[in-house]
Amino acid sequence: MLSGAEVTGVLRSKGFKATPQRLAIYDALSHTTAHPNADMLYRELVPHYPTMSLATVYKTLDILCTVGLAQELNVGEESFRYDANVESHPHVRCLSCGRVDDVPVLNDTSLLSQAAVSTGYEITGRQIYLYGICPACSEKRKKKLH
Amino acid sequence: MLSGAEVTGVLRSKGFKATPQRLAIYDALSHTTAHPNADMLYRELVPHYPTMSLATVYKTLDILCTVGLAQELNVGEESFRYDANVESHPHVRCLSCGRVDDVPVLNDTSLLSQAAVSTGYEITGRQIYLYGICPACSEKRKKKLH
DNA sequence: CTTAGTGCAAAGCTTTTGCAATCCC
DNA sequence: GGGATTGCAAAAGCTTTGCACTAAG
Repeated sequence: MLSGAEVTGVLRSKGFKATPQRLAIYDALSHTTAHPNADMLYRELVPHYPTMSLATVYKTLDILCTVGLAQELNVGEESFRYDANVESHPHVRCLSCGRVDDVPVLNDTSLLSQAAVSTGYEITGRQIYLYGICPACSEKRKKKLH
Repeated sequence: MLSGAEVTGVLRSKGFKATPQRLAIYDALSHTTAHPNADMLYRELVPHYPTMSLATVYKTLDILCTVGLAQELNVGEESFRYDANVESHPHVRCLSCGRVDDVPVLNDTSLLSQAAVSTGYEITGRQIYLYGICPACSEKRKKKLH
């Protein structure tokens, strides 16, 4: 999680202006673990930034991904989600409530090299998505059964 | 890849009718390695089934996934892709030409159990997407440099 | 025959774009 | 001041839905 000054520096170094909207969007994204999509971020920010527009959120998320301050997730939903943690790490989505959580790093170091050999691709990135039932939903189901 | 009779059996056993459109869509999907999206399938089928509609393709793909005859992929594009191979296997997409290929099974057996322990989720499924440059695009790039 | 399915067109969603007003630097 | 950015509204692309007609079983 970078400070406002650091984010400003990264944006400017890549030729982008550091606007209040962009800083606010990065700030919101870096302070949540909910892996929000554009609309979730918009609704969280509007109360504090009444003139914020959804289009600006989309444009900013695009820029944040471009400059390496965020990554885009595709958890199998209609919309993209975003994560300010740009390290490659697996994500897990609850098929019951839809929440998305991080999965601590797993030792999949050999994955890329194995895939490169078997497919002939130059592998440059990866995304691992797991699906299941989160502890809270699991608990709810058990209670229902009693 | 199942025969028409087998597909008919699966559909009926789950309470769905086996229409010519559904069999044709499964047949097309099971005979390609392109991991097509709904529109790609539609354009492939229309010449042979002039009355085929895109809406039917969407509805059928939904049913095929429901009855376990196909799986939906989310490779980071605007649209969903589909695969008649329902075994869990990684996919790789070329960032240059967009093609999507299968990756032969990698030994990630410990992945699910590791994730279950660290997150508390009951893990039921996984998707692994890799990104890179396919051999053909890689070759093109080299030629350009000469 | 009865009920599910097809196909068309319209609607719904997410995301992108055009453009005048505004703000950053 | 000049050029990038915002924010609105409209457009675009993928997917779903309503409904009359048709076909499967």
